[in-house]
Amino acid sequence: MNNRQERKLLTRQALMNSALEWVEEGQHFSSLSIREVAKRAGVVPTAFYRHFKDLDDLALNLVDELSLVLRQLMREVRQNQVTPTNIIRDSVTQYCDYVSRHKVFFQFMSQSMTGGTNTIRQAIRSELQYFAKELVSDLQRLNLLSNLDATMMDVVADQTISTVAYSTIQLLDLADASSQARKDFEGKLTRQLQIIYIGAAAWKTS
Amino acid sequence: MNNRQERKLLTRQALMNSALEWVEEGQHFSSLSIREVAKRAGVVPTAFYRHFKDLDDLALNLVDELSLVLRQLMREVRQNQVTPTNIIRDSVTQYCDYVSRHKVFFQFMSQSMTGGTNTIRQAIRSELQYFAKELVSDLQRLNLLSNLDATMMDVVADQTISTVAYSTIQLLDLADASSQARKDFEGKLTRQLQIIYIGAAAWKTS
DNA sequence: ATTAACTGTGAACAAGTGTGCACTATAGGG
DNA sequence: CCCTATAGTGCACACTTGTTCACAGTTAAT
Repeated sequence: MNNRQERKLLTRQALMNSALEWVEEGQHFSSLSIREVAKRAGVVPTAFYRHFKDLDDLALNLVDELSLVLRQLMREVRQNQVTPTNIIRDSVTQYCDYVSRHKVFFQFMSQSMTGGTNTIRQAIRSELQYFAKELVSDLQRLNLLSNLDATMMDVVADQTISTVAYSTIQLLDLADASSQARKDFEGKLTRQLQIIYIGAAAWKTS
Repeated sequence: MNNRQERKLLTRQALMNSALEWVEEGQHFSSLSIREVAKRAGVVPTAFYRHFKDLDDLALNLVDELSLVLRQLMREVRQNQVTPTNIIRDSVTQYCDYVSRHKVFFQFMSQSMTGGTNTIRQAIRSELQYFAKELVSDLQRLNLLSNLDATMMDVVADQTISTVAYSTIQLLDLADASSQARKDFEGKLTRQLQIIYIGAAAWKTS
């Protein structure tokens, strides 16, 4: 047989995938049971304990995996960005594509952001804060919004995340709708972000 | 004894309150059971069916109650608003106070907005859309943002709701924190809304 | 080759779950 | 005063749930 650790990682992944599957079917993570997740992974309930302490533990590991997905998203969007012309519209398009391609991750994230345990909410929030920090450094790199001081930059970054996060909730309920609705959605989000950056550029610290 | 219908309404309210209690304790609505909610209401499990078809039905009725709470919030904020000076800052303060006073309602709403059934998400979304519409008519009444056309007004209203909704999630995890954190939070939200309206005022339809 | 470590098994338990059914008590109309 | 509609009861059933325990098979180190 294969390496032992590999085998272990395999059923571990099977367990985590089964949990995501549950969410993908429209169920809430908090209504998932150990027995159910074990059954879906094709393993006996007690085997679950060889990998996770409880379902909260599994959820935290899902957040870690999610973190990788988000980082890959950032990398992708940054790579395809050559010129700052239409940077917002292009980023929005790429973001929406990425969400549709990794729908279940964003479902899990938006679910757990408001409905998870304290620990999980904390974990996701710190993930989004990391995202915001990266956004600030991007803005500085591109010499944008140099009229703002540090705290105001954080405010704008947080606002960007907030707009995108809220929109994502709508997008997730729309992902298999007509492409016209998708286009309208992208247009709306683009304009909202543009408003933010117009407003931020006109900001005078007073 | 009292009127019969009154008695019925009483246990009905007890059931709904028990569900909110569950949410207030940090649990997710989807992990609530009929037996549990009946026990908390001091009633036998089967009595539940005299009032609701299932828990989804109860949740929908909670959303209806929620709608009243939101309408009262609007009324309150509008009444205390005499002059448009500092209108944003004042509204934010009042909003935050109102959320703390009705914490569990907003917990339930933010939970169910991302984690409820399709039907429930729909119900909450239409509730928020009503909110956005009211906001638009307020802006028109005050002759603000007259440079924007109808669809752009909707975009700005949606963005306002989105910023407030996302902030509420943070506020709910903060409500029993030091008043300094609360003040910082209110400052942040105020500035974010100001950015939106500065940006919207500078918008040129092109 | 032997042994120790470890992943997964299967049975078992007590507790919790949704829901059907026959019932009791009583409020309110006739 | 009687009678019916009905809010709430109590019991029953077949499941599902978390978690424990002793066990089996396999891998990796000795």
